Amino acid sequence: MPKAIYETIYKDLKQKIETDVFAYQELLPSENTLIQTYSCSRNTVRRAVRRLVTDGYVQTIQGKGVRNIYQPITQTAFTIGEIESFQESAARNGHNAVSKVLLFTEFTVNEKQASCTGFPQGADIYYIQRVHYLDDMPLILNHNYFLKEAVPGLTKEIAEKSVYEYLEQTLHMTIVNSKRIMTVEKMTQIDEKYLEMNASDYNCMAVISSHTYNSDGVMFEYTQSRHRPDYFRFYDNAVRKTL
Amino acid sequence: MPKAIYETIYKDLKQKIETDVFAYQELLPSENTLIQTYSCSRNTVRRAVRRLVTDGYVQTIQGKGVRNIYQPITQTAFTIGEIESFQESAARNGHNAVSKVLLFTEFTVNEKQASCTGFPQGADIYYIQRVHYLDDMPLILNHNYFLKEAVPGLTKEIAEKSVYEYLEQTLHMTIVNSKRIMTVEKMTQIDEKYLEMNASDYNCMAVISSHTYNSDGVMFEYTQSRHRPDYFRFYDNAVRKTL
DNA sequence: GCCGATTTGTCCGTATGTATC
DNA sequence: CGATACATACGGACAAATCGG
Repeated sequence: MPKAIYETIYKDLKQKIETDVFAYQELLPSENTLIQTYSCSRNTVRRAVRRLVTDGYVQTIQGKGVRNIYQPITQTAFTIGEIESFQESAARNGHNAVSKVLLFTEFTVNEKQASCTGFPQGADIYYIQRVHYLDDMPLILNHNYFLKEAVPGLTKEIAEKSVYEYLEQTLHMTIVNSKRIMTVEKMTQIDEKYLEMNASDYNCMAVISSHTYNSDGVMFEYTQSRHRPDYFRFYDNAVRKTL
Repeated sequence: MPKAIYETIYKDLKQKIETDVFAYQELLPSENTLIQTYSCSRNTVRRAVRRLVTDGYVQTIQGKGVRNIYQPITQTAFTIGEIESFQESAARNGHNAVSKVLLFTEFTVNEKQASCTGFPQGADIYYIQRVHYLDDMPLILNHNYFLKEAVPGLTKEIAEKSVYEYLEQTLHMTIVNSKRIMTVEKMTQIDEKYLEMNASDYNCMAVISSHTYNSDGVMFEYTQSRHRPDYFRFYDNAVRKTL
């Protein structure tokens, strides 16, 4: 699959920023210069720069230039922030990820579950409980609900590895969109047990609830991820919208 | 200040989606149609649609069209998610916001504070502690650190109202960028006291630490916002990056 | 399975506006 | 004021995906 031009430019600039080819607070080469170095149109370099802005790597200043505001993250911790699976995220950070399936079952959505998960009443669902370990430490307790119709043939064996790999590689599904809500909730006995926590210490969890859509516009997944509070970090970059 | 064309198109489409002019899961008019209705170029409508995608309002599907995937948020709670002040956010949700200043002081950054806040050592700083009330309920305890050099003339009176209004209206500063990290931390006695909580109930807080940059590329603010866990909600929409 | 029409994705070139220096 | 830089907008070309006949 040949990559798009703007994407190679984006990656090249990103890599140069990360490796200090451009210093912090320094201005990047101007658009006109970039047009020449990459032999492409202005729109294409602007598109690459736009992604660096949303990544929080640079800021553009009309009349001046594009300033590098990237600073590497010092504390190494488990990071979430984009659409990527636990396995992907762990591999990216050079850690060893293991998932253990606690429960693998199916059911039909009733009225109460419909309002809670967002699935239509009567839909057939796979329900999976999993614990995700990072370097032998239990970090996340996941409650996954997959729409059976959209994710046929899901098994416990697949859940042990990576559901998303199955979705993308085998079912050729494209994940597009994920609406997430983050809250803080009381720790339950289940949390305590499987994450090996003690509620007399922290008695809360960081909870991320997400509704995920595929390219058919189907909301095929609802997941509640319950994170150990002491290892939880969520990075975000907010930009004044001028995209 | 005359608005940009793509922005008026964006707002018009957004409003039409919110008011059910386009039904959930329905396809919006094609780009060619939108070009005619708004009498503009293709790039301009594409730019408007791009923002709707990042907002999680629609998803684009090559060869098919643009699908409405907007569903209104049912639970009414305090929402954070973009760069906006507490006052703005409250007003947007139709609530009454009040801020109370607990502490207003100045100091010079020492080595330890430098690594914690990200300000350079020796910088002069305003340090403000505030409690934000929403409809008479204390929700957020804020620790604000403002770079004195970039925010001259800040007073306790301004902090009682809205610092951001002062920055934008009086100092004509433009806020561009805010890098945020969300964590869950133990509740302190200060939290307990000023947010009228009881640590025997929830003993944790949702904490958002943010580094905010202005259009001069200066990191002029470091803030730690400590949120009551029972009223905390953070909305986010993650998109497979093809912007 | 193929073909053509439709629709979004990528890319180019150009012109004009606006902010900075 | 002029030169430089990014912001907005236009128009056109071709690629890639979808869908109906």
